[in-house]
Amino acid sequence: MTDDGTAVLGDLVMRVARTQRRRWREALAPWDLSPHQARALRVVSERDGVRLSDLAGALRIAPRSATEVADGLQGRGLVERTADPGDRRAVVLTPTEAGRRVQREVDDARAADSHELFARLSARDRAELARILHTLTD
Amino acid sequence: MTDDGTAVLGDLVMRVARTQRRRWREALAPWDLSPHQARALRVVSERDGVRLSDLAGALRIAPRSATEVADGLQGRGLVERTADPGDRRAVVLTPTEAGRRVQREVDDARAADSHELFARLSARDRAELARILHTLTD
DNA sequence: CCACACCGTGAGGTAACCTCAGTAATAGTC
DNA sequence: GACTATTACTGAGGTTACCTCACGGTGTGG
Repeated sequence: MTDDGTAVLGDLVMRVARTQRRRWREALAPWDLSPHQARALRVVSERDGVRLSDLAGALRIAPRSATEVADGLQGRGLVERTADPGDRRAVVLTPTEAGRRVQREVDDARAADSHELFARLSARDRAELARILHTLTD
Repeated sequence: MTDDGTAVLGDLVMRVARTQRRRWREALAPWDLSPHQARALRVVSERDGVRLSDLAGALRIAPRSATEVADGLQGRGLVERTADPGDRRAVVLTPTEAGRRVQREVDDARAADSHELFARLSARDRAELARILHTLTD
């Protein structure tokens, strides 16, 4: 097992990710949302109406767990449960007006935070980083 | 809020980190260790004897939670609790022979996995990535 | 028209955290 | 040396975010 530095690379990625996650959680505090709920709200807002099972798929969690995330968002008045007109078994999650607003605010906050975090990189390095990470995730 | 691509960058980092975490968890399966336990074992082995409170600090968890991680490793026979000769309040965690062996194996597996993950990058890109991530975490 | 698959959810479980209170031991003050 | 304050671990009990299993209501292919 010769040391080619890939282990260090892995550590670095994890470390940056950890920093990012921590910062995001803090940035989210004003809205009292967990990262997970924010992610769910994002999905609901983006698609403007998602079936619970599709939400589960998008978040890569079990359908049963999507119910709980939906409960949380509904409890905060950010989404509504409505019956799917095409399939009466299904429940469709729709963003409320408040949900849409919060989603926009959170999105802006996240963008601002990312901007701040990556500000110490030159534009050139940011492009390089994006390119390299991209080849890693195709 | 002009789009300078930093939000996408953040997403990319998180995505790579997620992939890595998933792979690591899978790589760890043969030893029936959680990522967290593996991390703790690593700390214990590296420093060859850690006080519980120091372990908590290293893992960034509450002291009480370090007790639980220690329980888990001790239950698997990977570490031992011994009294600190210098401070009889303290408990020192020491790797057992099995613990040392498992630590080495896990470390190798992790290195192999990192190697595999980053193999699709050229040596040049790996160096670039390391450099860029480094400026992000100094 | 009916066996079968699929939708969301109640019940109940697990893992990994947490806080708080208690016990034992050390450290600082007089 | 005696007292108080602080620190080290841990038992008790709570939270969060997952999970599986089972169930009742609903669509669907043969």
